[in-house]
Amino acid sequence: MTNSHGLLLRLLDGGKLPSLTSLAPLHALLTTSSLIHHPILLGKLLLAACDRSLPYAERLFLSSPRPPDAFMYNTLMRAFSESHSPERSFLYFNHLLRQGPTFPVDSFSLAFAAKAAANLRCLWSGFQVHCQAVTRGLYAHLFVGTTLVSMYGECREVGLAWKVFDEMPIRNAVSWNAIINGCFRCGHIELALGLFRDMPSKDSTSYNVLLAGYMKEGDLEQAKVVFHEMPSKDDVSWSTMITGFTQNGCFGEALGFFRDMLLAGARLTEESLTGILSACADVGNFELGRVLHGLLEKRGLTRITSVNNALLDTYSKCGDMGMAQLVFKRMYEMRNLVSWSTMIAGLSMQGHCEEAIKHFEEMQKSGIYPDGITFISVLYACSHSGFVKDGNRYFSEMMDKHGIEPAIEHYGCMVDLYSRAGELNKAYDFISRMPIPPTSVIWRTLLGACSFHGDVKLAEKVKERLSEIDPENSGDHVLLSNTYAVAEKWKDVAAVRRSMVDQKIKKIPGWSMIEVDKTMYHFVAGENLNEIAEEAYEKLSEITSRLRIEAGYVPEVDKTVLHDIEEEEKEDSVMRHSEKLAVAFGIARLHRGSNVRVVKNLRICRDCHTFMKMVSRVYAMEVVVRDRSRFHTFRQGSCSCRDYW
DNA sequence: GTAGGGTTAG
Repeated sequence: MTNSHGLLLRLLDGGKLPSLTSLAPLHALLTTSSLIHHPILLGKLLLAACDRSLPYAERLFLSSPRPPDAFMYNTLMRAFSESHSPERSFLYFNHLLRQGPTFPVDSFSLAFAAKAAANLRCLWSGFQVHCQAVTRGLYAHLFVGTTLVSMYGECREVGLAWKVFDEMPIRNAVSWNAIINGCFRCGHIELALGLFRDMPSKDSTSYNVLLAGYMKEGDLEQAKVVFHEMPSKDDVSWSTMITGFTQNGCFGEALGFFRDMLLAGARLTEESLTGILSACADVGNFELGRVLHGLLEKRGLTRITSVNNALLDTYSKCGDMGMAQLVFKRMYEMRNLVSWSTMIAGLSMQGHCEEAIKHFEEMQKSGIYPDGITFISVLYACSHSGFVKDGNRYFSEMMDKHGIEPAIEHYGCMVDLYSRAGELNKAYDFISRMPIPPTSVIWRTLLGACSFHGDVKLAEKVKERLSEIDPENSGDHVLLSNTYAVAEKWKDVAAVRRSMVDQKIKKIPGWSMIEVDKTMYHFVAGENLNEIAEEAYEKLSEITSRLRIEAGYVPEVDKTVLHDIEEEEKEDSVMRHSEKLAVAFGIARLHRGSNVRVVKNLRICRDCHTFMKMVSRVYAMEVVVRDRSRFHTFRQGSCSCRDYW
């Protein structure tokens, strides 16, 4: 090999080329010097291009100065199998097969094609690869076999995974890990545990597979035991724990493990960061989210799509759409379907429904097609802004244009769409015609609307359905009782309350949370007094007086409160709502100029909504309340939901 | 000159 070859190979092999900008001159140099015809240099150039820009790599492949060899096919297939469009691997796999029987289809091609099928979760493509492996006599190849086991596991075909594994003449720890993981994914826990016990040699991945298996099962205790007892922990062990706790809704434990990870000197990876950010999004922990944002900027993790997406979601679930927009803007061409869907969901929850739909249209123009999850947000946007016609159109388009089978959540959105618009009978008909059995959530949505509109007759009918499916749910009794209250049928209200007492069904207590100086304060209506609650009550009464004078505030007596107590007491009951206490506490303790952010477990009530609007005007501050269903941003006397919620 | 298994976002 000549000197210039050696130099160029070293350049290409270095892997230190920071970007495409330094690859293009190299490409130009190879072309002008005709060295581009050298198969190894060309192959290396393609490999380097795959790591930087897949479109560039694909153009290079298609305009290749010499017919692509097996190496080039394999390189491109590998890159696509791990990309956002693994199906393109098959485009080139099929090219490869059409080259004729003498053209080499080797173990690499088969492994990459199997990997693409695994990532697509496409069993039929997987079968094709499996057949090719048999035809080409590479069925017994260790790497091909292992990838096939893993592919069948991903496709939830544990029987086939086992068949391949069982017939492998040689196995190693990697193949054992693949079959154990497949068993866990398919819910064969005992089998997985037995295999783990019996496997001849375990490496750290084996333990990580076990950790993830326990986490998926929700067996957090066993996961912790394994974690503490495993011989050595790596980055994946830590991120498995963090995301495991997050996915099981245990924010505190996730945060604890995240801290321990940093203290133990383990590397901060995109996976652990994504996991902990997602935990912040779940609980609405804005301050920690901001700290993590700072951390990821400092560590240069801003170029990773999943991290940015988790950050987007954190800002949007903490009510800071401004920051979410900023992050989204910076993402440019990194944006994928999840980024767009997160923005659409965030905007919908904030009540910026037109904006959400604009994003939806823009996403499609940029060549990204929606999936079922995107449509949940789009339908949500329509229902929360009263766009019944648009909602109907998108629902049809989802099925006809995009071929997406509606899931229960989509039916839920449609019921919500009709219900909010007051078309209760339409909603009932829609439920009756659903091709899948309606769940309690579906009926509850309609019952909520009945209560809002005081439709007693329909409410009784719906409650009957609910009693069949989910008789213990306290919320349903409350909703029925509220319906009677709105219709002023006090005897029926009392009867429902009595039956709740008889059946020992308790109301879910409402709570609200607010963060002040890095501490989360928790308020529950009517809970025993402590110092914090006293401080909140004191401030609340001061705020209420000011609102009465400056804004003409009169507590709107909640019709849902029992009718037989005195008017004054009813007022008192409304004045104890946890979100008011949290906001009052925030005003008392937060620095001037900061906004108040509250997270509540139930839906905000009408009186609290009016109260917050007035606070935002009289105190000239922004108040953000994230309730069970959406965000309310109160600014200068009005709310982002435009009173439609 | 390329590989296989484990953790990540809506």
